[in-house]
Amino acid sequence: MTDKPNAKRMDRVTIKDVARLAGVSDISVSRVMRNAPNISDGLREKVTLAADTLGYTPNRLAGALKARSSNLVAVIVPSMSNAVFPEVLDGIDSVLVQNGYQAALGITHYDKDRELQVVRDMLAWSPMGVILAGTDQDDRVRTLLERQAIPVVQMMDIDGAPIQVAVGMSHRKAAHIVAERLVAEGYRKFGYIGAWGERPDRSKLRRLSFEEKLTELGHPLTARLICNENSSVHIGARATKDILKRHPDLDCIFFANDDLAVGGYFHCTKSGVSVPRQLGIVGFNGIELGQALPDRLTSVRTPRFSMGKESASILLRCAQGEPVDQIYDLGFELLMEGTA
Amino acid sequence: MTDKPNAKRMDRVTIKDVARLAGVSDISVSRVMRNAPNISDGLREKVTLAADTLGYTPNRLAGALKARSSNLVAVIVPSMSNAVFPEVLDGIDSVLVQNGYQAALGITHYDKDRELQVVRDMLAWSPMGVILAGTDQDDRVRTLLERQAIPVVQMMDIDGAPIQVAVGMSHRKAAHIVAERLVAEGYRKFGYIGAWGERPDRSKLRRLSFEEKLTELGHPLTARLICNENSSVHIGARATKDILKRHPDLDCIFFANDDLAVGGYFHCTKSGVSVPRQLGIVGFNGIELGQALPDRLTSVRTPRFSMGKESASILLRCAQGEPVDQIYDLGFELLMEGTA
DNA sequence: ATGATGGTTGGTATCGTTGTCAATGGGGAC
DNA sequence: GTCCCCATTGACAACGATACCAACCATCAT
Repeated sequence: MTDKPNAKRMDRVTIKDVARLAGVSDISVSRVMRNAPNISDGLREKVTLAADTLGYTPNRLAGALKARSSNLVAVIVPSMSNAVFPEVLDGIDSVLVQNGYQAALGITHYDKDRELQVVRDMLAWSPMGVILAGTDQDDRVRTLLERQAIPVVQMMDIDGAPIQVAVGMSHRKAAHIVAERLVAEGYRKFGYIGAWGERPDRSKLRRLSFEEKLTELGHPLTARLICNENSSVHIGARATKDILKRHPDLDCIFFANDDLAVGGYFHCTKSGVSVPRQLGIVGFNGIELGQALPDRLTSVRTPRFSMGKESASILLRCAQGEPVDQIYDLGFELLMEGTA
Repeated sequence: MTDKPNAKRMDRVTIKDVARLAGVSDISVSRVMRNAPNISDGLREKVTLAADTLGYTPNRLAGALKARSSNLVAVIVPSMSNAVFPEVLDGIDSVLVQNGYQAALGITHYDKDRELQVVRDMLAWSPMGVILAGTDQDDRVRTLLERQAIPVVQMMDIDGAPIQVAVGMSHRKAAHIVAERLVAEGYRKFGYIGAWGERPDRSKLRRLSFEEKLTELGHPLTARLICNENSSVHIGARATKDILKRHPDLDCIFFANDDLAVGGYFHCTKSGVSVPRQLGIVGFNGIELGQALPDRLTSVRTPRFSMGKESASILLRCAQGEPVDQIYDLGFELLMEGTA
């Protein structure tokens, strides 16, 4: 006799207690709780009654251990400070909850080592699948995930090579279209403002693609300013001031995101720079704030909620063995509004 | 013989494999992996070597099942759309990760039934503890949590009666102080704008406390407008327009949060209402956006990151059996800036 | 009547780890 | 030298559920 002997721990109601009360076998209780097929109404009734009176809650740990798979879905994002991730998460959760799954959140803080650690920690729970942000994972993470026999969805961008499936939009294409349109609108002297040392990588990809297209169109980027601080309205304002001091002749600035762009806009209103006459301002993401500005912000609307929703849907489809494509392009929308 | 017979599933490296390779017993591997006390250096070395070469990852499901407790902490919030929760979450995660714990996220969408369901789902994983937002939980949730033998921390506000521990600030006190200060500044005709049907409940508490104090000071609230839509800059602008149409004589508006207040500010700049000369604008939360406005937004800075951080710290302290208080007041800061 | 069929239920072993107790061995006190 | 103690390691039996197989029973065709 090991553990606590016959001390009859009252603390947890198990499947056995339910089975005893209902006068059926353990396994039958298990089947009813899982909505397994081929169960008579009588049995189902007896079991649910007993379960309810005892207040039984299945122990997921035991179930998942034996079944070697849980209803957990690992969701790994780089940050919670960046507002796009909560939105994406909301989309993911909406689908998962509806299908009886649960999101387990991991935050990497843009750190590759941490990402590996987080993925490891998650896999220790035998999740049903993994959703992670970006296609720029470390090789260690890629191989680790490739070894698992579970679906893996990479969301946000589709420009890299996916491990299994990528769901998102092409940041490269978005940047190209922004460049083309701005040149078509007559802008010639372009500036670019980024922050947070260009994390995540796709913001860097956007900048590079923007520069590439501008060069191709014969109007190469005039000035570039990448701040080290995290993106914020304040930093956007400061950076705009700085870049204009060094390059007063700029006629358009493309910002890494809307927060920075709104900061740029505020700087202009405050210092008397007329937008968009003297300076065009273009953001990225199309968040609510930008569209609520006195002049609506010109930006690119990214499908954040949809990316989450679709990522989760596709993950579920994978889990059910349905065939899926390798890349899902959810597109984006260029919002030519009042600031450019 | 049941399950797959001798098919030698190669898919998972277990503690047994490590033990065999290291030439020690299973339990010793377990101890090393858990950093248990009284382990010789030789053993530790042998085991870690073997574990590394095999790429062993402990199976948390099995461990938690046997130990009847996991390194999971259930974190239950009403929403991800409201920017305060990602911030709080960040604070929580920062502490948990550092101590080897993992946050399991549940979103209730301000729905009491869903909250109960989420709590149930979480408890099925034998979490080490539970952190939830607000003190306004359903009785079903309260009794369910009281039955568990795990620490429970309620964060965000401390005005209600906590289940075990509440960490946050007094929204009642904040509202009182705002009212007192605004009256002291000379404002007399007050308006209040809320949204999202006053979810969560503490926003309602703030309004009621605000009204209470105003009445006490002899300048009862003149106008109140609670929108049904979720808070946003846009809604704030619209609501401000509406309330001013019905009550052009208002000289100060207190908003349920900064997003709404910024909307109000935009409406004023657009329609030529001078802030704060003609109209005082006061937000709540003290988010970055407000402080980056051309006129800094008058608001109340709430310790969002700290609330998360402290909640997690205190939960850990509870888990280690250390005594804790019932209420932790992290305070707030009244930011009298440019808009009132 | 007999066997086949298929829906329904039960028995047993096991998932991978850890709690409990027991065994071992070396060092210090007497 | 003997005894005791503590540090270290191991054996065994669980944790609570599910996979697999087997058994049962009624229905139906032969």
